[in-house]
Amino acid sequence: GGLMPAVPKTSDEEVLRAARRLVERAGPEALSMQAIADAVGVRAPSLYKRFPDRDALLDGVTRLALADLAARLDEAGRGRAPRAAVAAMARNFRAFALRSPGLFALLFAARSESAGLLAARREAVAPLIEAISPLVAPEDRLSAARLLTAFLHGFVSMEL
Amino acid sequence: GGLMPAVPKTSDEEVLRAARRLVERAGPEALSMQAIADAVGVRAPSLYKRFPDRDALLDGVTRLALADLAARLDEAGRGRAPRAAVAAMARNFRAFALRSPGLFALLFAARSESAGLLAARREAVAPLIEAISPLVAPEDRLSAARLLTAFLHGFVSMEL
DNA sequence: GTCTATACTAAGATAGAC
DNA sequence: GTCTATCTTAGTATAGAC
Repeated sequence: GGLMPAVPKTSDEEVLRAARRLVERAGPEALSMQAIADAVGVRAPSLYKRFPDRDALLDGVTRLALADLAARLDEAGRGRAPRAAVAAMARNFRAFALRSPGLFALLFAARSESAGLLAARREAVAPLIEAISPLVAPEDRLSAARLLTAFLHGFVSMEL
Repeated sequence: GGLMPAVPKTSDEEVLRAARRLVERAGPEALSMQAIADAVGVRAPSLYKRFPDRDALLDGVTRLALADLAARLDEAGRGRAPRAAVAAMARNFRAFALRSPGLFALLFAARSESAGLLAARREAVAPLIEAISPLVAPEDRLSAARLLTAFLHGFVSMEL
């Protein structure tokens, strides 16, 4: 027996992309194993051969979202003077949230996070801290970044 | 038959209070018929004799929360000059959110709302609009109130 | 007004065949 | 690697007895 090759119907990447698309559009609650399975064309139990549980998928999507946001912020700041860089980052942050409200919700949802995720989170905000640095006193950098994030978060939340 | 009086074990008010307490502490998702029933000492199906469905209970809790917030804002503004009134309202808003994070989440959750709820929502914000009025041009009142709310919402969200 | 019993749905997850 | 089959839990909701 065993002559039939085990041909994959999907891939880890495709599963993750499908998961991301679900969260993107309908929020973290919409991420069910069944919905993902339907999207990639397999049965729900098959997903457990690729990811240990639902939380692992949620973590994976969070990582994708953080990397995406970080890239956008970084790009927005590139080659701009500090004030203009901060303004451009704010615009991009807003654009990101409006385009992907579900990812936005995921990033700001209170969840217990692994150390790796926390590091990714810090990395995503690094461009903003860097742009803010020349604008405020060294001891105010962190609170300035927090204040700006808070304002942006609130502003965008009301828009959504 | 039917000589036994149907003695109520609970009341609409107690059920609503229990529902509020659940949302207050653990957010809207924590509002289950079972949890409420446990809290007031009846079986879950009995609740449907008092409220048509879960949504009605969620609406009821929203009403309670709005009335509560409105009273606090109104009281904070009473007898204060405009700027001080706005500052006091901001402090009270923050205190409300920190004390009852679940209610805060419920108030700012995107839910389809009845006309009555929308009116209650407008009424809750009225004190803030009134306090802001002397401070900005008439045509900027609404956007000023929105901006302040957005900022407060974002700021408090980051604190939670 | 409360109860028991039940139907239904959805979801997360595992076992074992192929 | 995917499948079927199954378990478990949890939740909303209804029917009908008392």
